[in-house]
Amino acid sequence: MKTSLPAGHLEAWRRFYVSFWRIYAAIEADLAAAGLPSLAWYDALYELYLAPGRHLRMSELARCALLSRSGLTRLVDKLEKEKLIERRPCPADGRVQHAQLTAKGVETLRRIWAVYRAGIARHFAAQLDDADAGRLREVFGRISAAAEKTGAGA
Amino acid sequence: MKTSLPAGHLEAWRRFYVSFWRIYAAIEADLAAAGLPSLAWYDALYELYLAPGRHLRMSELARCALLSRSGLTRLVDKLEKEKLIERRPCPADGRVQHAQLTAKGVETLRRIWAVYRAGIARHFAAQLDDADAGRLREVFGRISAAAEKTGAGA
DNA sequence: CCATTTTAGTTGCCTATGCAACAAAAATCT
DNA sequence: AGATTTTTGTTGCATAGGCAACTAAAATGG
Repeated sequence: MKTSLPAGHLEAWRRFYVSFWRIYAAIEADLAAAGLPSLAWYDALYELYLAPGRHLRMSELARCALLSRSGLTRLVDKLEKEKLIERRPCPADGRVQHAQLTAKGVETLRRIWAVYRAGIARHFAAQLDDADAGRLREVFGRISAAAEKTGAGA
Repeated sequence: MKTSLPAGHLEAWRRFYVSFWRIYAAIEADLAAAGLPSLAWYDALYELYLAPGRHLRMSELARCALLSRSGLTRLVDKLEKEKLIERRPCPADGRVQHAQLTAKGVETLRRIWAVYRAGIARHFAAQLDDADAGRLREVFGRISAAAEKTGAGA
């Protein structure tokens, strides 16, 4: 395990950290200005959208959406109240609840995505050429894979 | 203003986003495990540490520490209760309060930094060679400068 | 110089989210 | 099978942080 931290790497971290928060705040502001739900809702809806049958168990969804299980329970409560998803008990396992994306959920996902996409383009992608993007994919692919092994986050 | 979003750029965003949250969660977990305050406290103390005279006005600190003014007021309340900083009214402007870092604040900053530094090294820098770090500095320097202009975040 | 507007910081109220404790169901062990 | 342990989701309580309304002080303008 490498523990040294050269100055150049540290500076890379500072800029990465600041950039993230700025972009994140800008995109959240875009969504709020458009009267749309936050990225947390998007992340959850999107993971369901990707899942086979458009449903996942609560704990799977928590893991994908980078939330604690209790945090996910609360988020699902709100999504369900808005009829963007439905809770469905699992016939095979009485402990398990499935979150099932609804048609309205898909519709909302699309509306969020229109704004989110524009935000990514404007606040992030606009500063990158193709080579930059390729290198970021490569580097962050490595980092997120390593973080997953470490058990960090999701 | 570029509004297109090629698939490669989008994938770069996804990995960037996921990596950030995973590293962030891992470092916060390291700090909590060591019984230390969160990164938000570190960020505020560090900005004061960098400032000439180790003090800043509240609104400056809010901007640097990526917080709203009200959020900063609350954070400063806690830091002051722990005697890591002091509030000092500005003699030249009765509206202004300065947050002044104390010796205990510097000491705490150092203790947080020991763990934070190790976290950056382990969860982020360990995956990067020098060329990667250089490219990330360059790219995120560009991005955070652009985000600053857009008024995004701080 | 007083009235208005602007600025700086604080406070009330709200939402988001985590941890620890819990309940229910399943898995495991004997 | 019955008892214990593990897993899954939910809930109580706590903290963090934002927005809008507020107060005090300074700047502006008549």
